[in-house]
Parts: sequence; structure tokens; C-alpha cells
Amino acid sequence: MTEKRVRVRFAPSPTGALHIGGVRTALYNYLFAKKHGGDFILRIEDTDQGRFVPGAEQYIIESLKWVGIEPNEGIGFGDGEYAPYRQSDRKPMYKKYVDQLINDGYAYYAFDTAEELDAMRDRLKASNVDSKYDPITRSAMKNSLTLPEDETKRRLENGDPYVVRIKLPRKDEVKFHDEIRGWVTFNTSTMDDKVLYKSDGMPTYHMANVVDDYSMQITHVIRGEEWLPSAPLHVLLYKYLGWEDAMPKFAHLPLLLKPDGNGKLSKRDGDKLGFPVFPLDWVDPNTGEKSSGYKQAGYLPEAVINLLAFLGWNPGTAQELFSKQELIAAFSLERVSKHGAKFDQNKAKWFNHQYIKMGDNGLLAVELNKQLAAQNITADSSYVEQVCELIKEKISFTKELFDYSNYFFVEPRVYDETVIKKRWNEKSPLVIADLITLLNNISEFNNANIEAAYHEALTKNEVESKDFLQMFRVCLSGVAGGPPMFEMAALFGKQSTINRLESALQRIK
RNA sequence: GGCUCGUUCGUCUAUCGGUUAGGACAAUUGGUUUUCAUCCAAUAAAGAGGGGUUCGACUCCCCUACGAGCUACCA
Repeated sequence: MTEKRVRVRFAPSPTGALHIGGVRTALYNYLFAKKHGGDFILRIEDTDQGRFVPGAEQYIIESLKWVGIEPNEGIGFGDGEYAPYRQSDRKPMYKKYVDQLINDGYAYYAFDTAEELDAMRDRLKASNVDSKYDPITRSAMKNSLTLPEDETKRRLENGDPYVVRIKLPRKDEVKFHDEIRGWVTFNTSTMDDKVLYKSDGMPTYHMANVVDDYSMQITHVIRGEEWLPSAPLHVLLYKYLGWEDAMPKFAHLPLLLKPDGNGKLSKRDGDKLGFPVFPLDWVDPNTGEKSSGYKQAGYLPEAVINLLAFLGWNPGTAQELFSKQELIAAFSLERVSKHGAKFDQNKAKWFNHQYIKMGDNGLLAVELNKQLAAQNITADSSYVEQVCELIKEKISFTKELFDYSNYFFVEPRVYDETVIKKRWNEKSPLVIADLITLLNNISEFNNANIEAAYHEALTKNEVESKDFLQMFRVCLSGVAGGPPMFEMAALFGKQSTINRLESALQRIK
């Protein structure tokens, strides 16, 4: 028997921004597909027209592009041979299978109104019974199992609204193997006759999901744990449709939890938690509420992938920094943990810091240039890159680039007061004046020569370095901390360094 | 309430019956650094509880507790 080509899908609903839990699900699908040389598909599950949010689909596509986990098939990434990839566009394909289920006795028509359903649930709740539409309660409802055959026929011909429900057996064990959890067992006695086909002519998630996964030859369904309870329903559908042999393997991922310990991370958390839950900035078109994204918060996509990969998976070694290629090579479902993981902001920050430190100066410079442009500052690109090299180990987020480097572009006007208070004395102006002269005479304005000039000025005035070096720094940058002193001055260049010292001489009293 | 899944340092986790229960983040302390950051070193920190099985249980089984998910003509 030849192994089937691995095909996995990420199937979000366009009901809002994609949150990072979704990104992680997409990531695991992606890693799994790449690891096995298979396909990664993006399918849009928009069977609920009432919850459609404009822009959400585009947002999902852009988010996947930004983090660099691009599907090789599907909406926004080029259609493959299984198009279309949006369920609303596949609407005509489902009816056939729904009819098949009805004909084979695995599903039935139901005509109950919302009020009748409510009444049934209230009644059952009042008598402390599980309020579900099931093999017992359906006998008291209006459906093709209880109504006379001609009545059902009449209603259908009449165009009366109806749904199609699955016809569950009374007591039947449904057992399936989850790649992460092992064998999981449910009993149909605790399940209900779920709606498969809605009165608006659209399938529900369950029906569409199974039909699509089958038609698209999906081999592995890797999705969040919130789907575990509906997995037996899906298993039953594969069976009833006669597709048991083609049933994909299931892997239910542990959930991403809020840091405070209760509840899963959700779209509605927005910025409430103090860190982004979305990959990109998002404005809810209905409420106008703005939420920030990882990108705009200054995260690097490689870092986001790395930190997300480690929320629920680990390689079993001490290595924590993984490139995308390394993740692909190391990933396996067996090493995915079973329990939910709380999001840890500190660890996320640490990951990002690591990636910024290792980051390419050219790429960081692109980011810094944007921030400079926002301040109406223009600078030589190679200068900007060198600034990035000097400061990148100090920051955790790209958005901090300008904050930590502004004095490289704008000469300081104010000086750190505590340093001045502590170090400025009658000798300071003399040292600075000498320093200006000495620096002026340097032909090659480099690290070593600047340091030599500095020491010469100190010796001449009988001042010790520890009493003056930070003063020197403040004169040049205005602030007490920063990259190595002489490297910084070398990057400023002779003219700027001297200008800065002269300004300091005039301004500091 | 019912069903299902889960439970190792504050957090993410390693351990696949025999370990002084390991690592990372965070914390604390010290060192390096003119400074901040980096870096280095050290300290503190965990098997939910109770029963079994076994020569031996963090690891296997059961119960309890706790947590989470689901319980819609939402996904």
C-alpha cells in the first residue's frame, strides 16, 4: 500500500481577526505538511452568513503572509485542483450528500420552529433532563420521522422551512484515535441530532467540514481542542457517507490560555490582556474597536513563529531557538502536549529579543527608517544600518529602535541631570575644550584614536576617566546609557562629535 | 447540570517504572561593563489529594479535587 500524499488544511471562519491561537493552529498544520512533503491548504469556512465580517478573510491571508506560513493552495494563495476553497462558493456541492444521508436513513427533515425548539428545551430543563434533540425527544417533534409521509412531502413541496438533522442511534459507542490524545470514546446517548443542513440552504460547519475534507483529500485534521466534542459526529458522518476508508486522522491541539489562568484566548480579548492577541493591527468594522497586532507591536515574524511553536510543542532537547526550517525538520505531532498552555509575555519578549539581536541590520534599518520618516528625519542608509548594529542588543521590540537611537540622528538639547549634577565641575569645560582640539587633529576618526585623544585630554587636566567618561557620553548623546562610548563617537563622525561637544559646552552650566 | 479532555517549579516544559526530578523565561544575589543592555555565575522554585498495581511509581489503574472545552439552524 502506498502512503497517501499528506494534505492538511487550516480552515478559519471569517468572523473577525485571526487570533494567535489560530495562527498557531495554522503553524502546526504548516509544519506538519512541510515535514512530510505535503500540501497545506487554506479553506474559508463561511457557512454562517450572519457572522460574516468584512475584511476578515483578507486579514487572515495577510496574517499568514506576514508570519511566513503560506498555504500552497487555497483562498488568497492560488487555487489548486480542488477549487473553490470558500464554503459559500461550494454551496451547491453539499445538497447531494445531505440527500444521500436522508435516502440511506441517516438523516431526516425537521420542521420545528425556533419557538418550538425553545419550548422543548425549557420543558426538558424543567424536568432536569438533558435538553437535546435526540433519539428520544425527536419523537415529540415535527420531523419526517414523526409526521406522516405525505405531510412531509406536502411541506417540502410547499416550500416550508426545514433543516436536516443527523439521525443518531440511541446507544452506540463512537471510538476514534486522536494523534495527540490516543483513543477517545463517546457514546451517542450523550450526543444530539445535530443540524447538518440549515433552512437557508447552507450546510452547517459539521457537514461542510466533512464533505470538504473528503473532497479535498485531506489526510490529517489538525485543529483546536474545542473541536474534540464534535469529532464523534464527524466520524459518524464519514461512516454514514461511506467514506470510512478515506477518513482523515485527527489531532486535537491543546488550547492557548490566558495568562491569568482561566479561559482560552479569544478574539474578544483584544488588547485587554496587555499583549496583542492578533498578528496584525485590527479594527473591528462593526464596533470600531481597535486591537494591536504583533507586527505593529514590534515583533519579528520569525520570533512569533518560534514562540508560538513552543506553546504546546517542544523538541525534547534544550534548543529553543529554531528557524522555520529547523522547526519543520524537528516537528512531530507526538511531541505536542496534551494540556493547554498559558501565554507568557515575558517569554515572548525574550524570543523577540533574541531574534532582534540576531537580526539582519539591513532589515532592522528598514524598520528604523520608517520610524525616522515619521519624525521627518532622513539619514544615510549605511549610517542607519550601523546604528542598528550598535543598538540592537539593547532592545526587545523593533518599535523601540528610534527611542534608543534618536540621538544618532538629532543632536541632544537636554542632558541627563543626575549625571551632570554628579560629574560636572569646574574642570569639565577645560577637558571638553581640550578634547575638541585634540579630536579636531585626528586624521582617521576611529575608535582607537578617539580613545587616545580622550585620555590625553584627561591627563592634561589631571582628571580620572571614571569621573569623566559618563559626562563625555552625556555631552554627546544627552543620555546616561548607550552603546560603547568610542564606537558611538566614531559613528557620529568627527564633525558631529565636535559639534555636540561645543553645544554641550554652551548649554551645560 | 451532562459529556469529553487535562493536571510536574510563578510560566513554558523534559522525564516514556529505578534521576540528587533537568532546561528555558521571570525573580533574587554576585561578577563583567564608564552607563543601560548584553554576557557570566549562583540562589530559590514543582510531581493536586487519596487509594491501588509493583521489589520500586511523576510515569500504569481507580476515586476525589481542581482546571479547561463543548453542550445553537456559530464556527
